[in-house]
Amino acid sequence: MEKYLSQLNDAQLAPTLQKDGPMIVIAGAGSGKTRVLTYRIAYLMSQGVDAFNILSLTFTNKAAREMKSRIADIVGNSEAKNLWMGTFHSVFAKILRFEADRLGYPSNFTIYDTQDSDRLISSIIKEMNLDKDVYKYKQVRSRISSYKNSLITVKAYFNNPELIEADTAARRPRLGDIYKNYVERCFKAGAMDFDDLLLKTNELLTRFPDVLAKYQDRFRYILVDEYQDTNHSQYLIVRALSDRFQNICVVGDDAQSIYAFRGANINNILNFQRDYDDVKVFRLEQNYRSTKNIVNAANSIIDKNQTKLDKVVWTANDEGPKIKVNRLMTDGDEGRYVASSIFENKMNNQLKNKDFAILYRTNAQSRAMEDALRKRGIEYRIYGGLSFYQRKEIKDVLSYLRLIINPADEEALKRVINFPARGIGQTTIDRLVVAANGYNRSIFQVLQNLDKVDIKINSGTKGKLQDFVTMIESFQVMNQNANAFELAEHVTKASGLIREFNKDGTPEGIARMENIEELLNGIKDFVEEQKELADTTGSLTEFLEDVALATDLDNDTGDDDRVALMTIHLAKGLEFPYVYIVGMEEDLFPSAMSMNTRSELEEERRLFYVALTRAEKQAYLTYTLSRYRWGKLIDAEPSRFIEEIDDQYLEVLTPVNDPRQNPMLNPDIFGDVEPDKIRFKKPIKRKSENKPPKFVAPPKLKPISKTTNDGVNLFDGKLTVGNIVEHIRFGKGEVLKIEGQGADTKAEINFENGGVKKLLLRFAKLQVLG
DNA sequence: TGTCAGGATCTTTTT
DNA sequence: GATCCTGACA
Repeated sequence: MEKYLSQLNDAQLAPTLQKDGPMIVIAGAGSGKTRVLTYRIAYLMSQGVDAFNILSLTFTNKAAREMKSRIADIVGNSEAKNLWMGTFHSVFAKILRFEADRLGYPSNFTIYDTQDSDRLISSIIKEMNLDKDVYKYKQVRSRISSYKNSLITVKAYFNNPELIEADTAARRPRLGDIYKNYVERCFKAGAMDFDDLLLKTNELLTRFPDVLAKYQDRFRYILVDEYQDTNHSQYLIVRALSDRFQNICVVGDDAQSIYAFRGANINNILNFQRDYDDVKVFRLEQNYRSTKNIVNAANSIIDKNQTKLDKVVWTANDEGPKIKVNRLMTDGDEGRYVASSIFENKMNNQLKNKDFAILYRTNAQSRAMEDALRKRGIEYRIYGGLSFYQRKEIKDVLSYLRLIINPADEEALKRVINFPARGIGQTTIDRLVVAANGYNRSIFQVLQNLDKVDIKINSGTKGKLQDFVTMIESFQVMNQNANAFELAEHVTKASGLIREFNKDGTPEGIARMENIEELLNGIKDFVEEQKELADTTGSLTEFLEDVALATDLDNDTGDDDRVALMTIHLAKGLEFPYVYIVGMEEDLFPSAMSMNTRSELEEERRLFYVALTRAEKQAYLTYTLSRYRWGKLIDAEPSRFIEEIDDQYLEVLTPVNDPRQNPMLNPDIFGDVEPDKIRFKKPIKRKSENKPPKFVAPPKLKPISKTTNDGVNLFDGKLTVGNIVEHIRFGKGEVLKIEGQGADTKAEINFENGGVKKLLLRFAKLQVLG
């Protein structure tokens, strides 16, 4: 143990050796907090604390696994195996399965993912005959989610006039009823959504003092990583469990709190010292990860936030190169630039693909990056986005498996009852849902008792329904003996799924088949892995739980040499030598939806802080002048966050006056435009004459936004400016008016009937006049 | 009841 | 550009 402890500096050593009592470690980015957590657990064990009595809550299951294996290196595998480690969701899902009967749930309850919740909410809205334009399922889902995360149950909701009033004022007076129906339907389906895993844990701990006492006694030492991202529900669980022994250690960084949108409450970390008596406070402020340039640049950003704890992150590392800022014309150019920059860096510095990460604000941005990397022959891996387990064909297979385990699972049933097509139509399904609600039984129970139930279904359809039930029941019988892999393989064949995806022979169908095969292989691996671990049974239930709570990151072995592509949110906790942060544009980052309040903007700023502090050696920032969004090309402006970085840490690469870099200025296209005449949106502050201007706003070309709904009296055409093509439409009899100063930018409008109109544009405002 | 074309809407971010 | 929904028609 001493050998390991000697690897820590004094600041890290102090919290590591703090054995008892409440404590908080405020850990700056890259300050080695994972190391502290790991060694602290190992230290506890070396001091005689039983692994069974330690609960460690991490942000990803992957982090938990890695930490566990490092602890195993120190204290030995057999000891480390008994540690409880994982995300809030996965740890408490296990506990909930064990205690399910207390809450009236089956122990094999299904975990609904977001898509399942959305579908259920949509159908409830429909069943209640509500206007789906007023009650948008996504908004309803997010309301319900935030209620649950704040522990506002249906009962609490109806006891709270303020909430009802708020929803009524938002013209959604039936929201509470939807909530009530949703909860009832989930319960009846034996299903919990993500928020339930926390909410029901709270219910379990408050309603049953003996259960609380049991787990309090079990988890005598509790550690929580990324505490700044815990929500109220998680907060209460931690408080309840740690109440008896008060051996609670939380680690976090308020500057990296980026999950307010899912209920994370930054006050949990800001107020920790008020929640417990005699809290020991430790600070880790030395950054071991990044260069001085990166650390200082990041500090200069976070300084702009008002809400924060006092903390100064510093580093003894090298100065390092400046952060490179580059402007590109389009998102396509941005991808090509990043790909070729990675290529060059690899060549010049003998680097591997996995030394690079490309980070973005939204998943949709991955596409342009992918295309460019593929063309360059650079191997990459995308994390997040539509995960493997959310693909249609995978969810289809999983739905059959879910139904075998839990036939009450309504969403799984609705998904597969007519896929592959068996002649069971929507009308029939609707009637089944009505009957099930009427009898207060699950749909599957109704199906099993079709002849006893009062339901209008013709005999042909009844036969088809019987066949379906018989098939599922035969799977259930098989499940008693076969292992998960054998069962899954049989199900894909017997259900007709394989036939369905094989039949067209399209590339799409083939890809789906391959995915199904990959899933089957995954199940096979799972079964074999579980055989080796004695502490699990390797059941289908466990596999489905893993799948429901798995993230892409969890499946990453780290062996592949690939460039990592992911959202900044996913990158939290990770580090890469070279980091490209792309799409540094207003309305994208910061997101257009996050600029209404100061706190939202501050969260975006923390997000940028997180992004930048992922980089060890070199960070790149790129932005474009226009990019495709919603399939349309739209104008972009550089993000305010670039401006917020202190100039001295930046190197602006964009050669403003180089026509090759800026086709807007290319004389071949536009004749003899003098680059110097380009106007800037804001006056440029020049520190010295030979320093290039920091940002250049593009000539503003507002797309024509008028769209008519009748769709008849429209001209359809393309507007070309440089290599930007804007698809435009305007009505007959309407005149396209162009306003602008300067007359040296040219544009063309090409009409579909072959006509071409050449225009001169400069800072032009385009308007359609009636 | 199945299928397909056309339309509306969507994009923050995740367990 | 993708996905989900609707309505017309086989």
